[in-house]
Amino acid sequence: MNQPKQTKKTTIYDLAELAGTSASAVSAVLNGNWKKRRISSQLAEKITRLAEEQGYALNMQASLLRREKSKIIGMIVPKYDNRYFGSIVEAFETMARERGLFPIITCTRRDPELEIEAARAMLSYQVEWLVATGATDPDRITDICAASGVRSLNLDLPGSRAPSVISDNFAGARELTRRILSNCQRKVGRVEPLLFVGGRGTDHNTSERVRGFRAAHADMGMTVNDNHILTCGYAPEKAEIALQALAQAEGNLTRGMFVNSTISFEGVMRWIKRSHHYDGRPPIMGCFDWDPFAAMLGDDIEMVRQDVPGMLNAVFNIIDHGSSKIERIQIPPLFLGQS
Amino acid sequence: MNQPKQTKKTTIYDLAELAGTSASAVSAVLNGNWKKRRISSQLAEKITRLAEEQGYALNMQASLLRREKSKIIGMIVPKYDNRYFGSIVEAFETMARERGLFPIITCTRRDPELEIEAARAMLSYQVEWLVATGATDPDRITDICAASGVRSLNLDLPGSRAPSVISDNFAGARELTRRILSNCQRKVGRVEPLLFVGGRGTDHNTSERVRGFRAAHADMGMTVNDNHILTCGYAPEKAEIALQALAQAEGNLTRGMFVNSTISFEGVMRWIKRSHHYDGRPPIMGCFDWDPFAAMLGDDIEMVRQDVPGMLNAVFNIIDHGSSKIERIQIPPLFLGQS
DNA sequence: CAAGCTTGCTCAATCGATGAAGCAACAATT
DNA sequence: AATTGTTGCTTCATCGATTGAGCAAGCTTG
Repeated sequence: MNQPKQTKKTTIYDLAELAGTSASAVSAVLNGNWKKRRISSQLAEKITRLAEEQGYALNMQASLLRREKSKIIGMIVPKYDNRYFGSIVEAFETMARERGLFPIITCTRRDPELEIEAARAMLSYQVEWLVATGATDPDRITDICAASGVRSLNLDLPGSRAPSVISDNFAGARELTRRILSNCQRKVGRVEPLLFVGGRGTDHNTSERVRGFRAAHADMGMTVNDNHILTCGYAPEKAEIALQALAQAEGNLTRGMFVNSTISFEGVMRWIKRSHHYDGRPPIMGCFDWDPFAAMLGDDIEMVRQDVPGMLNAVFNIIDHGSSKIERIQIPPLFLGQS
Repeated sequence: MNQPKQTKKTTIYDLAELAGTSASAVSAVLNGNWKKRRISSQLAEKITRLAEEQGYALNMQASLLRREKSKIIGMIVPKYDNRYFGSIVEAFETMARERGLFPIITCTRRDPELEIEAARAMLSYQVEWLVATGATDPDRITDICAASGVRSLNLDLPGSRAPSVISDNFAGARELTRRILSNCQRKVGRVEPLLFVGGRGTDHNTSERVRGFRAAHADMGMTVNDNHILTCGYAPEKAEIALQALAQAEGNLTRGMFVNSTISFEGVMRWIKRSHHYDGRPPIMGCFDWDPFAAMLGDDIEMVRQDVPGMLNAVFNIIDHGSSKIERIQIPPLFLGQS
């Protein structure tokens, strides 16, 4: 092989010169529409061979500049520290590639400033669509995209100015709560209201889950005390602090708990271990979100699994059909256990 | 505000016309070197205001085509289903952005074909560096990059033709093994050789860890039977099957286990629960890699935490100084427990 | 044999941003 | 008055790929 270890990259002009032909012909051959452009297959073969020999790689910047569509699709995602967002990203990449789209993904660490900055960066890269996952201010992102004529879409957390695909948080939380209460009945012999831990009271998902949580209690003729709704944020430490404070204030905590995310669950479990509050009579738990190890932490910790493939099918359905109808699609979450 | 809801994007030519000036002046103002180009601050202000009003966004493709450096840095990563790779990606993004680089990351799902395809795609996007994380064939990627004059770097799994930053797998595994054996002594009252579960026997990390595993046994005057090294792959199911097979063959499994990754650990724990093999006398476990929930699964499951910040510091140290020296940098992993 | 068609290419404009070179207007210096 | 310097711009070529338009050579048809 004759691979030049050059610094300068090979362009179609270099190949044209080597092949004794024009850049135009090279371009046509390499981007596959040489039949349309009536290039002979001999020349096509020669050019293809040369391109391979020279290790030619298309300059996407130049190509995209000329073309009308970029085929780039962007996603912003808050964190990579849990299975839920991890599987969203994996599925997104796979499904984008299946459609010949190039996915670019950025993690914004729940930082509103970074979300905006990342969205702007993606617009500069000429994304055709931007999927804002779990964004703190989805409408702001929609506006920024709209100003550049780029369509956007909310995932996980809904916005009001672009289509949104989210879990059915109300129904999911209601069923999860029902299951935890039923486990309480089965294991402790009686039911009493549960504690709700984690999430931001201001975000849509959390408030819907609180609503479902209350509804499930109401279904069984119970009401939940407001100070048993600990929407203290997602971070593990915040859950720990909130539990500690409540335990101090009330002496005894409830037997059952609804935890609003695996990341909060981490803090809850840490506090339980550290405080020895539940030693000898483990709490009856449920978590909105799934993690394989968390699921193994107790005999039957109920875990709702959000339907990531279902959600991404809905996302790409919108993208495939170009619909920008501002609707909110709610995907029922999955309960893998028996009960 | 006068935001045009146009489809066509605003360019510097549009702004130039609106401002009654030239595209060149607009460009100079918007990319910040208008002082160097002696543009008056009045004009600069006017252009800045117009750009904001019109929702102007730079066309990166055009800009990059013209400039010599792309400031894009690529990373390929196998999976998003564990904390280790998740934190690598988060740290990589953060550190890249701190340096004014634009990170693009692609998940290749441990698929060798996809790794190559992804590398090629990144070259087309003119990345300046490509970090191949946990690649199955790092040298192939190095070669592809070299053919385009792009520097590359291996992370997590080493290659022979580019600088590599990896954990000190040998020392880490030796210390982890020592700790598991010491836990055995403390809890069971005697030590016996451990079982090694997970990973691919062919990959560098696994073979180094096996070496460390054997060394720790040798340190205590023990040898490990070859059929107690179950390098059955990383997937949870594979670990389950391997354990099942060994249990069937030998009747009784060892008291202690060294598990080679959290993802294999998942399979191990699943099998332990399902088979009831260890009911009543839980195994003494250690895992090369850390997961917060997995760590809570037993009284003292030893978990080695790979030093992700340390590794990425090493990566960016190479990038910052442009060194392409082919060296293998080994970062000691962290032991957070007391022992 | 002229007119028209097909084949197999080349030419040149274009996408949007960049920056070297140049130029007009005015000020300062000799 | 002539020279030199400074300020504040504009002009234009360029990056690499794409594509409509065009053109020469050969072939077909009436």
